[in-house]
Amino acid sequence: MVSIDEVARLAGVSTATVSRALSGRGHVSAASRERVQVAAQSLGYVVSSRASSLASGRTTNVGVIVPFLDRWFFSTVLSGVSSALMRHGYDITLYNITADRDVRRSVFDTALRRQRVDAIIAVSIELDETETDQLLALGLPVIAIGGPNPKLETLTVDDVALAQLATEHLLSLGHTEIAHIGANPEFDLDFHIPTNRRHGFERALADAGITPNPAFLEPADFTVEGGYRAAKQLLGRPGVRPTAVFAASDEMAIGALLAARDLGYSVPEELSIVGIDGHELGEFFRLTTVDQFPLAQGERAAEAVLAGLEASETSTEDAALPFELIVRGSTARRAPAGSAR
Amino acid sequence: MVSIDEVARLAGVSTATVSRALSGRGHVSAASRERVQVAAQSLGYVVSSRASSLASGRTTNVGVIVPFLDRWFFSTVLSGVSSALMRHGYDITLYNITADRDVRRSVFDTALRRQRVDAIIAVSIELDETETDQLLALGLPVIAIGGPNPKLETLTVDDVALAQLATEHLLSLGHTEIAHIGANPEFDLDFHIPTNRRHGFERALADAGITPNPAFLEPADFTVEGGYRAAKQLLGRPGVRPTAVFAASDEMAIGALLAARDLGYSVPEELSIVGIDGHELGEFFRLTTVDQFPLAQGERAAEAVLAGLEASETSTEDAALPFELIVRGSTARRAPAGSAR
DNA sequence: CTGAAAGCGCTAACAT
DNA sequence: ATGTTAGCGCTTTCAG
Repeated sequence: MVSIDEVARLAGVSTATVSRALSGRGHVSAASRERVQVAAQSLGYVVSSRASSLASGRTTNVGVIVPFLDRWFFSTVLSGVSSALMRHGYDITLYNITADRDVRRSVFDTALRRQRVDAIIAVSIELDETETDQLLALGLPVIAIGGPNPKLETLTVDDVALAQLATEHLLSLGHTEIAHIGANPEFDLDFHIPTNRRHGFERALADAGITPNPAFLEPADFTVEGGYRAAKQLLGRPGVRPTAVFAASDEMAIGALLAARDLGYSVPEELSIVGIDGHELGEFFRLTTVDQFPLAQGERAAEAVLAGLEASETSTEDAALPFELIVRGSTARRAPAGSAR
Repeated sequence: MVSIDEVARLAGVSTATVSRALSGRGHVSAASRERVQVAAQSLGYVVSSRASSLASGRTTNVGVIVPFLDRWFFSTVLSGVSSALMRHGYDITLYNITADRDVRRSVFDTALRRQRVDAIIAVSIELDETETDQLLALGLPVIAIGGPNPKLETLTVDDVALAQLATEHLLSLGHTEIAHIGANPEFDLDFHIPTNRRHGFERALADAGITPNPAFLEPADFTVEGGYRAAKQLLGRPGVRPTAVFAASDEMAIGALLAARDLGYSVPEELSIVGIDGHELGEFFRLTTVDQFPLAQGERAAEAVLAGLEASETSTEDAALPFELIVRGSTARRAPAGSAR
């Protein structure tokens, strides 16, 4: 590996000038800068992050903590984080918190404390008091996606509002018998997202003067299969059948779609289905959904940490993330009473 | 941040001994080791990777290059890599090669040369001559998943054999009119996987003495939607209809499954469908497939680089990855001639 | 088995 | 604007 001395020699300047010219810190004459750049280029010199970070305290690297790598939402957010960070010349090191408690602890106790990163982005992780403090003790800019965590700067989407919007869409189409797939009280990890979405659902109903039917509340685990099973339950039971389904995630909505099909109910004629998230398969399934733009969430989090790094301000307020109702083909006006099977 | 000196002072030894005790390199008396560990523990000391890597040349960090973060196969492989690496105390930094040529170039020209990693895992990336040489010039262990790349140590699954096995399964069920969804000559990135899978398909047919019907070859882009469209074409055209479909990926197979359903063909009674990959949704869709265990591929690649790091051998040969036919509900014996619609 | 001390390659005062 | 120089916090000879 070619070192800074060689560049200095070739450019006919001191190593300090090379450092300044290449990093943009401190003043260097245009002429020197030019010669340094040419020299560096011709030698193929790249600053060693080892040496540079030891001397300067900066690593040009951001740590990203995620609970899952292989789930659509998380990998999409990560993709957004990565593209924004790379665009700014930053590298990203990945801390995958798994269900394994030991792994999780070792990330907070050891990995994150190795001084490998300048800042941290935590994606939809429910941090306990200790973990939050450990993060803060690092003395680095930390920004969390999905929260809120009162101690951390957070970018969070208003899950209650999201669910409310989706439900209002159904209500506006004349539906009153609306089922809810999601909310499993025993399964409420990840920031109470399931619960918040149920609250939004219930609020919309309440605003419309509708009392939720307990039989229309079917818990599921946020997977396609879970949505499928839940929908089969809802549609298969004798008695009043819902005319619309609110699924707390697109994956479950897709499952519900397939279940309806398998049972012989046509969507949206006999059953309207709305999801949440903006899943990549939503368009294929013509699924009406409330998109929360996960890719953009990742990019935005990246921009936020970079801002906190470049500027020395404490700046960015906790921000609410945008969302949008995307009406596709899985929802329609409630069929007139007579035409129901 | 507490430094090595404080640990040394508390343990009553020199910093050299602390370093030796904590890293396991060089001899330290059991007594000293014990006292150092206690001291380090009580102070919450973690070795600074900045200083350590500058002094030792080791980073305890592995770089992973991936072409996509948000596609099932890649995020699953990455998940495997990550869990194996973390288990061994390594961190992982991510280099996401996108379609953007500039980003791609900057990864090879700059990011990878910052001396941030001890080894590199390249996941299903088609590297040109220059890029391969740049990787090699790093002087680090490099292992590629999906290849083969003659210059790199490679873990690769035999795509021809994979496709052949899937096709033979169909043949063994009595099918002779077998369509192929995949292979798009103009789209043959990512290691000619599409082409190899078509070769395997054709070889199986040839071995069975069957001449492939050109009308049964439908190109698609490896997505659910692509598979859906392709299947609609195949099934919708007047004339001879295939009784079975070989899809070169599970995503396309799922698309084909949905297309058949939408057209009113029942699977597997009227149409058998087999995919490749072992997609997580395969079980839900009861899809017969040839699993290539991507999670295990990632873990294995991680173990391989670690082996190359711990031992100083050049060791590991290029290895063929395992695969397995998983027969589920989307394939069945060809229906007797009379019963076809 | 242990300590002293010389770097690792760069950055950041401090001079000039 | 530029050079000199003292570290950054470890690891690793080299002695003992």
